[in-house]
Amino acid sequence: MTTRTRKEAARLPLDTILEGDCIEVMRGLPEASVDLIFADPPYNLQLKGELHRPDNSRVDAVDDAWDQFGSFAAYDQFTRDWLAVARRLLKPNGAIWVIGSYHNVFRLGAELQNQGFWILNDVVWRKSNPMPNFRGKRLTNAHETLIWASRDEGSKYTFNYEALKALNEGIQMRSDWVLPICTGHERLKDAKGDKAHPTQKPESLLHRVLLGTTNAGDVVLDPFFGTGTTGAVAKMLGRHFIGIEREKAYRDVAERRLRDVRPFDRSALEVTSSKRSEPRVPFGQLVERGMLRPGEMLTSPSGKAAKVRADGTLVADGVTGSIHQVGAALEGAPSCNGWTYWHIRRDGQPVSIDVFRQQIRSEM
Amino acid sequence: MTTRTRKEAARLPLDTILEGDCIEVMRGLPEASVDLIFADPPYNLQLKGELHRPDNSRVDAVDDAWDQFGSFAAYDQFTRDWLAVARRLLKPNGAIWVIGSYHNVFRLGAELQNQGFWILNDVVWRKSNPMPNFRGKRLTNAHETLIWASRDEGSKYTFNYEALKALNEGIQMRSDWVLPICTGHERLKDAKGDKAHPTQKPESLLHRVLLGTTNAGDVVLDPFFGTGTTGAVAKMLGRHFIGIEREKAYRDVAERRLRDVRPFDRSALEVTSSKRSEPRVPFGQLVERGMLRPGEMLTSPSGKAAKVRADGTLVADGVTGSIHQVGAALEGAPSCNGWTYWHIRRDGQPVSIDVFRQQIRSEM
DNA sequence: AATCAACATGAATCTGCCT
DNA sequence: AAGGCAGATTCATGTTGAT
Repeated sequence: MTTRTRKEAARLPLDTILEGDCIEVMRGLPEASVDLIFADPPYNLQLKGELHRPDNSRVDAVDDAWDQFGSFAAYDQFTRDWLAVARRLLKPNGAIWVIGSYHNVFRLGAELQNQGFWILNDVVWRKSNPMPNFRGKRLTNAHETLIWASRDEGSKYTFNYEALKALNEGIQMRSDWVLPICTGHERLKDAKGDKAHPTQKPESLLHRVLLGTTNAGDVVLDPFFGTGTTGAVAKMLGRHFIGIEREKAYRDVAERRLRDVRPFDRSALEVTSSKRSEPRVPFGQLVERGMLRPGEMLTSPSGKAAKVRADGTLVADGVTGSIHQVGAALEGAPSCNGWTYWHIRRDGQPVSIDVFRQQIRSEM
Repeated sequence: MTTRTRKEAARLPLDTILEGDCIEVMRGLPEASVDLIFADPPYNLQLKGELHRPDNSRVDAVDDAWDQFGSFAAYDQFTRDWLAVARRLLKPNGAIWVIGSYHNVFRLGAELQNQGFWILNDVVWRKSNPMPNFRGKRLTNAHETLIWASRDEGSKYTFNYEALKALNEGIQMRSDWVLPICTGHERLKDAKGDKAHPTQKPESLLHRVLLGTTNAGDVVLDPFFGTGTTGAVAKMLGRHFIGIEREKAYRDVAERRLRDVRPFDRSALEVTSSKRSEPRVPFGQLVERGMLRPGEMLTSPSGKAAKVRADGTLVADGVTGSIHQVGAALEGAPSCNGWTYWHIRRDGQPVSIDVFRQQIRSEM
């Protein structure tokens, strides 16, 4: 974190719910200050009149199409506007998640691309307990679609690959997530006992999103905060949130909800990390430290051999270079991880040279 | 079927493959004469360099000229053009299916809506055996999206509700379909033994589409015919097809394929709903769903203890890993079934975590 | 003949750091 | 900014070949 970023973050209203129209509120926030945006924009408000109007099937087909386009145009304008101001708030390496159904997600996705966001995945939330299609006229609408995109094509987005893999019992996480809809105790009720918000998202969905694509301490903005699922899970996971919500009733419910959220222990938030984040050890250190002697022979599982030289390079069959280069040359491969490729005999057994690297790392 | 429709159908080149650019060919066909269109247009993938698997083998990418577009604007223009001429061919009660990935499907869906098509469902093809994400930089791209839309909002589209319900073992068909990708004997090869087409779709997918949304005798048009999966399944199911394909090599393969297809042999074959007896439940789901809280302690019958982390791993005595790995390490055993080994206190009593797994399975 | 191990491959926007 | 280089990274399924 640079000083400038820290200063900007200090001006951010962290861990609070802001009141008002999200476009106006976002205009007042400092640019390039947010790590992640999670947005569940409305899609029924603009289109409602068109989607659910009574059966006037006598309407001329051309007019009918024009009507739809007219309402889509309004929705597109709304999408363009809030996405543009949201994008301004993202750090260069920031990312966004949006969620929608077939009513609006195609327009959302197209506009993300138009504005220069770079789609990383589309994710299907497969509902384990959806509402059936009562009239039997279509397929059960059993999923919603999320889009994960970085601010720019080249952004170095956050992706906790190993954590998500651990969450999936050691198998790479896929783009289809099976999770139940929000019901039972988790579903917030209003004073009358009715559901407080029509589209409350399950915390499990946000858990996966935030664990996978943010780090502890990151700032997460939700411009359509509703009853605050994003904020609740962010708080549990040790992330900062900023919520924006227009409706007082939703804000009130969210405030109460967030007061009761307890963050998880710090130690529970440490997550399985990638090898990539471990410090680099030059192969030459193994020679310098006397773990390997110049002149010793390394062997590969495929039966190749190479001699260690005093400067930490290898030589074999006229090829000279790093452990990786010589391995790749001998295998005729585009690349090779020399650490796992090369072995040396110790006590009669071939030992991976990676063992020595681990030893050095443990002493660092 | 009215007399007029029959006459038009008579002028249609039924059950043949037409040569040429699909937009020009479609302009020459009679309007309002087709019951269903199935379209698998180019996805406009934007691949940078080569990709290798961890074993250094090269991934055979889709780098064909027909998939290259200069910009989103160029792709949108192409989409507008072919959709408009395709729409003209549809009967008033006709419908269309399009398939795509996140690269193009948002633009496809938005343009469908712009032209007045009425989206009935978006359907997720969840691949049971997708290609993994080899570099671990994103989620496994494990699905593609289909959009099913009628020509107009008021169209009386065909939907064989009971047939699909029967296909799904008596339960209403959902909007997510688990089907394997096209491999093995079904995958067509060229003279050299390489795949004849880079993106051949599985027959099971078309089986479900045509069985569910056409009637026997209907006319199905595929403007991007490729190696003719749509035609093959249409012929099997007693539907008429019209294919349009620009590339001679694909047309030749499709012609040969279609000659060998026998109608009706196959309708009972659909093996795709191979439900696993006991679906796998990752331990992480218990955490995501709030059944266990990160930071809580698990205990074993032998008195060992471990702490739950947010990514579904455990930590105990410096050991970190899955419920199985940590259990095995603490017992000094080669393996351990963590599901029966670990317990948690609930209402003063130790409860096996397997109880929560059963609960999740009962909801699946 | 049967079993098992080894190998092949699929619509993929697939690295990061230092110089 | 571009080039060089270390070194991290895979799941399900079907086919082929060896025992």
